[in-house]
Amino acid sequence: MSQPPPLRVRFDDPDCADGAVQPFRVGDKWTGVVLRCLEDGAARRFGELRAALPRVTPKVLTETLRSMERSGFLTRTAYEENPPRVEYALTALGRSLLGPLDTACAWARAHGAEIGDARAAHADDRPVA
Amino acid sequence: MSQPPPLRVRFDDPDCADGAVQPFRVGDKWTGVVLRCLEDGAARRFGELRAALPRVTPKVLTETLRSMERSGFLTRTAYEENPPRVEYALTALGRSLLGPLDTACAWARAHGAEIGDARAAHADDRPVA
DNA sequence: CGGAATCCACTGCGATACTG
DNA sequence: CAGTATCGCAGTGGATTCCG
Repeated sequence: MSQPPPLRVRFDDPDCADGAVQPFRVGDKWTGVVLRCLEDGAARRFGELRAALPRVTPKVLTETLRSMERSGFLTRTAYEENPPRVEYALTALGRSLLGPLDTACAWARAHGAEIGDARAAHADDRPVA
Repeated sequence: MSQPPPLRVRFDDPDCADGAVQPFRVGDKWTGVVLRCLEDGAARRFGELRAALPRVTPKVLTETLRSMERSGFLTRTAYEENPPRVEYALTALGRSLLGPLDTACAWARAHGAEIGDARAAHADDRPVA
């Protein structure tokens, strides 16, 4: 496991109705991994992303990419050729997410075992009362 | 809006089957806000948390607290009195989450408007093809 | 006071199959 | 190649009601 685990991070604000901010949510299940696939700044084709993420079905990958595009995290460029070619690349906004993502991944790597232990310890808790 | 928006952050690893790591997931909808309520290290009673989080129903608050307890983020202390009293307080592990949470919140505050703009701009996109 | 029990709606997301 | 169309389930989390 030399690769850092492909950790997922979500940023959402479910609570904005209390404040004045717009509902705000970023990060579906595969957003983080897609971000990592594109982190070097190079454009990648749909098929390359599929190959890199074999466990993501094309439907879900498309949904993820479209959602990230709508939020301004990446650009989608379709070349009108045959066979078709579509390329995805991070925007500056998308790249700005890599920092927080790394922070979260570092935390998870540092404390993941501890959490696992805690959960294991509580596994044989009888409902106390 | 002097208060920072109570941002939610999730850390999950949906992709662990690829690697050698245990499935790992942290952060349901209200975990972040509960963490913030307890960030000063003081213990708080169930009712205090309820009052601070009026939009969370008691059922969901209980679920959140139990889940955080199982993961080792906080301790639950029940005093056998009448009327009953139960106090929740962060553990060191729970406190260690505050850093990444702050990082994420800072990012969200810095770029939230940008995301909103991008989404608004894409709102009147006709499905291109 | 601090929950538990029950019911239910939504939607994320996976499987499968088909297409310009 | 780069998707779309359909289906369906399981998990989240909200509303409501009741309990020791």
